[in-house]
Amino acid sequence: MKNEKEVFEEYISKKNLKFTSQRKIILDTFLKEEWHISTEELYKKISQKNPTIGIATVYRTLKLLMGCGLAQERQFGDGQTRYEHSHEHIHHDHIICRGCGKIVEFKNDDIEKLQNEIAKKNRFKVYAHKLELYGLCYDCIK
Amino acid sequence: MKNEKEVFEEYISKKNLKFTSQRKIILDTFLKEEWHISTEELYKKISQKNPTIGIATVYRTLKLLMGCGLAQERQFGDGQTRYEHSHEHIHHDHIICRGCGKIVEFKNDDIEKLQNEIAKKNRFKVYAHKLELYGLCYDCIK
DNA sequence: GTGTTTGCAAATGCTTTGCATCCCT
DNA sequence: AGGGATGCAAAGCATTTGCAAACAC
Repeated sequence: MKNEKEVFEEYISKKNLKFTSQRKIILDTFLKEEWHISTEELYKKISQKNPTIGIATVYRTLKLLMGCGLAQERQFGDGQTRYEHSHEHIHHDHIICRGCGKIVEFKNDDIEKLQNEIAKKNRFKVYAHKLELYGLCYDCIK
Repeated sequence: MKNEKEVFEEYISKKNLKFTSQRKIILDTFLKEEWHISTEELYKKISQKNPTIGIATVYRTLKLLMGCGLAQERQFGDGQTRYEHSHEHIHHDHIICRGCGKIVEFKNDDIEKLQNEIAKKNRFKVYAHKLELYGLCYDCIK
C-alpha cells in the first residue's frame, strides 16, 4: 500500500500540480499530528520551524489533502474547521462532552455495516461518514 | 406532552428572560420550516412579513431555541450553520451527495441502539447525535 | 421602574482571493 | 521558459457585540 507521501505525490502529478517544499513541510507536519487540528494550530506549529510559510498556503494545502483523501474535515461546533489524517488510519468517530469539551474517539464495525446497508437502500455510494455523539462525560455529570 | 411554544415559554421564564413578540415570530416561522434552514434563510422568511426584525435577533433567538432543545445545529460543509427543529419530531440522520448536494434523511433504530451502548461503555450520557454519510447519489454516479 | 431585548452598525474571526513575485518541472 | 504556487494584504462571509432606545413584566 502506498504511503501518505506517495499518495500525495501521485495526486499532485496527476493534476499537473507541483510538489513544492511548502507542501512537503505542511504534509509532514500534518501527518505528525495525531489529533484533530485546526488550520490555525497547524500553521502555528509550522511557523515555529518555517516562519515564512503563510497561512493561506496552509489553507490551500489542506484543501489538496482533502482532495486526495489524506485529510478529513470535522466541525465540533467551536467555529473552527478541524482536520485529521485518514490514510491507513483506522476510521473513528467521536463522543463530545458538552460540559468540559473532552473528545473521546471510538470505532464500531456494526454501525459501519448498518451505514452501508442504509446507503444501498437509498441508492448512494458512500465514501465517508461522520458520527458524533454529544453528551456529558462521567466527570461532568457528578 | 408540552408543545413547542410551552417549552419555549417555560425555558424563558425559568431563566428570567422575556417572551417578546420578535421571539414569538421567530419561533413560529422556525417551526413552520420542515427542513434544515440557515439563519440567513430564516431571516429572509421573517423579513417578508416583519421587515423590522434584525438578523442579530434571529441569531440570538436560535441560540435560545438550541438552549431549550427545540433546535439542533447541523453543518453540511457549505460554511453556514443550519438548524432543524427537534421537539416531538422523529430524529433523523442525513446522506449527503457530494455531486449535486442533495440531502436525504433517514432513520435507523439499530444504529441508535448501538450508539447508546457505545456511550455507556465510555461512561457518557448522550443527549444528541449527528450522523452524516457522504457520497454520490445514483444520478451523480451515472 | 428596571432589567432585558432590540435593531443597527461596527467589529470579529475564519477563510478565500488578487496580485506581483517566485519556483518546480 | 512557463504555468502553477507563494506570501502578503485586502476582501468576503457568517456570526457576534456594543450601545442607545424600546419593551416586557
